[in-house]
Amino acid sequence: MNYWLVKQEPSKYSWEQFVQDKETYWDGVRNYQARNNLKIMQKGDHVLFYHSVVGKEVVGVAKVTKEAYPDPSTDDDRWVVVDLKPVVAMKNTVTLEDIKSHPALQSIALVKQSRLSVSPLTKKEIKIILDMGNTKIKGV
DNA sequence: GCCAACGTTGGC
DNA sequence: GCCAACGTTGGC
Repeated sequence: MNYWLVKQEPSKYSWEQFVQDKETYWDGVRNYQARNNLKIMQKGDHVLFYHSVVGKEVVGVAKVTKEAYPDPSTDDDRWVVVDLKPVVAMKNTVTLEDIKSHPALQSIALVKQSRLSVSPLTKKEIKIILDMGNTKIKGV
């Protein structure tokens, strides 16, 4: 079981929209490193949903419901998507500032590599973020 | 809105 | 294969 963090600008696709949709395929990834992360996601993996640019905070938790398959939004076969569905909204959102101020979260990609849109988290890291958000999910 | 950081492209 | 030029992302 792995843990991830995905980023999206709420003006493009917000958590609220995601919840309304009930399920979505995570398309538009055009970066090899992010793509490679998508490819190793497994069904049932938990994924934090982060709002970039506007808000700059972790807003909810999603779950992988379908592993990587070719991106239906392009003919280019280099790119893949996964299916995600919302699990729970964060009770308290966790801002970038909160994350940056926590000593154990200094090395996560969100901080060090702010442009990477799909990045891995360790169990310890996701636990800290969930704790800060006063949110609990099964198995973490 | 600016700009630094990063990835990609293309000329050589 | 190097590297300058360019485009994009995202924090500020």
